Amino acid sequence: MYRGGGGLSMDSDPIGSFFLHKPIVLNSFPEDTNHSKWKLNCSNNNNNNDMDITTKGSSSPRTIPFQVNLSCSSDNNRTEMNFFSHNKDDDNKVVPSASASFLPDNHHSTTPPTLDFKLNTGLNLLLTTNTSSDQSMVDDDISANSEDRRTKNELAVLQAELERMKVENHRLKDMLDQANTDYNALQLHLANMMQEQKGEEAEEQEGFDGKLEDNIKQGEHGDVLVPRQFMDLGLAINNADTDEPSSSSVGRSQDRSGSSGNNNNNNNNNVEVASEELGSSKNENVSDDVAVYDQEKKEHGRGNEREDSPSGNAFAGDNKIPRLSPPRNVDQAEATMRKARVSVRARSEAPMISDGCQWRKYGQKMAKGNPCPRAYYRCTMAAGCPVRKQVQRCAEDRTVLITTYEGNHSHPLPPAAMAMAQTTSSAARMLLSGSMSSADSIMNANFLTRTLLPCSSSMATISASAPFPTVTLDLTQSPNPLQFPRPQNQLQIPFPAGVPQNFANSPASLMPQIFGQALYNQSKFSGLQMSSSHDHANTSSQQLGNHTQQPQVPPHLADTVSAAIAADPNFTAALAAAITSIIGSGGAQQHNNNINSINNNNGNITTSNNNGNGNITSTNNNSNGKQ
DNA sequence: CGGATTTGACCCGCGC
DNA sequence: GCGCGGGTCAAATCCG
Repeated sequence: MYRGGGGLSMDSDPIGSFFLHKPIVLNSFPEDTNHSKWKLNCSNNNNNNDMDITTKGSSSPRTIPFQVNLSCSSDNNRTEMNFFSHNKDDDNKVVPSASASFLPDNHHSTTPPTLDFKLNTGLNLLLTTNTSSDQSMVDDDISANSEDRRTKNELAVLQAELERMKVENHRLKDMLDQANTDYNALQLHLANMMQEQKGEEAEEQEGFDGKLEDNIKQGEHGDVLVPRQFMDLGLAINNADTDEPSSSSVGRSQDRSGSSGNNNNNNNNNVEVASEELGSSKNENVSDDVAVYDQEKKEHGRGNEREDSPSGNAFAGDNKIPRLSPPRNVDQAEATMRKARVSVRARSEAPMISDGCQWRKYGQKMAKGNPCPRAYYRCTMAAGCPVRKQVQRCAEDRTVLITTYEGNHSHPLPPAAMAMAQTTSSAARMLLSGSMSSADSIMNANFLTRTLLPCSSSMATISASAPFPTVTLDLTQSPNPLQFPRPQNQLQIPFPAGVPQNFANSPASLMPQIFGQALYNQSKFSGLQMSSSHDHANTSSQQLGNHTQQPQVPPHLADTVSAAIAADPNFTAALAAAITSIIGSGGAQQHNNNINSINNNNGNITTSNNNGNGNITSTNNNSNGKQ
């Protein structure tokens, strides 16, 4: 029992019991079992250091060491404590068996109950009742001790606050996780519903293919016939615009799985099976990823040879949807657009960056100009997902891992994968939808009004030498931008680190115009070089790996682009998440050193280095629409 | 034993 | 037509 305190003070133990050291007048005596609660009043009329509790009318205060259940409830300014039984053998000690009610008079009453537990009993024991009379009876040591105690309690206050913040943070995280879970579930549910609906409508309109085809060409039924994609990688810009021939993205591999016996994951990919049943050239608006793969298949000319044995039950499943004839006027430029790729350059010692998706390696080859082999991966998170990626180390800097994504996920993505997928999706759309439109003038005007914004450290490089349009998100950071030579045929544009999260539904949908504008403007800049040469030998591996020595775009264009991109918070949020996910991967610790803070308050990503992170390189093939 | 990986073969487009 | 390079397949192999 603590006896040295001058003012009201208490000793507490971890379980929350404490001893009061001031006289307290009880409204009822402990023996009065009819009262479940005692109302205790502080009275400082006692000069001894023992805590005294007296009943009203009692002239003999009695020292009461008692324990208090500190998990007391706090109702407004009223704090109640449950007293534990202490020692019944001592005549001098009252053994309260009921709770005591304290009526705090002021000050710390607003402290949350959880804080009351440690710091505020409602009695203002520490500070508010430390009267001069109390101080007069204590010596300096005791005062110092009290001061120290006060400091400790203040520290405890802060700790309690911190604890409360942690709890709140945890609660918010839980809420966020729950929201993500619900979101994914809803997406899945929506996809199922839409597929069912589409199946029904397809049956109803089975005899009106021709009419439907025309409608599809006009984009009137795109929302009905096109299965929802949860992550588009640049190829689902507009359903009306993606009236492209499409067949099974996995048809080539999975429809053959019956014979191969190795790939047996095409059970629920009925859409693709159905598409092949009607011929690869009769598929339309199935999904953009399917279209991508179909296009790829056509480009490689392998589908006709190897898809000669489609399963005979193309329409057996309940999700089987009769394929519709595609428009025959799909030009090669559009085909090129479907081949759009998004490459991510990141420093990582790990063989592959963790992007949240599940991948299966299906091939590895040595690419020309790079001693490091290129690995080919296929997304295995869902049967039939056509997304593929290539992983290869940069020839110049082995620590740089180049991951190139292609295709669209045909399935909901976990939150961990959402970041990268959204980033690549947005980047791909940014590249693919680069056609000049009426929005350019608007965007241009907006850009020019913001050209004074600070130039971002990031870079955008546009090239005309790639067989496929490729956007590279360069997340590596080089102290010297010219450390690695850049091809002369690439245009480098300072670019903010960020990618629109949802191009279709956000101002970031204008990003394609941004890139287009960049392409357009580059012709206006003297000293800029836009090579139209198509060096097929200079393939993606080199393009993705050598983003150096590119002519610099004048700062005003750079800032223009920067400002436009930074205008969309989703853009930066997406890339921030992507960067975070990459950093979270095994060998990307270096990014932690380079990216100190990601500030999304105003749509900008703040990095610690002005040279470098978040380069966005775009390689666009303008001359070859057939690859 | 099933899934993932490896790796040689194959196909295709393109350039010469 | 041939060679080159990219991309993919699929049997063999590895691995948990």
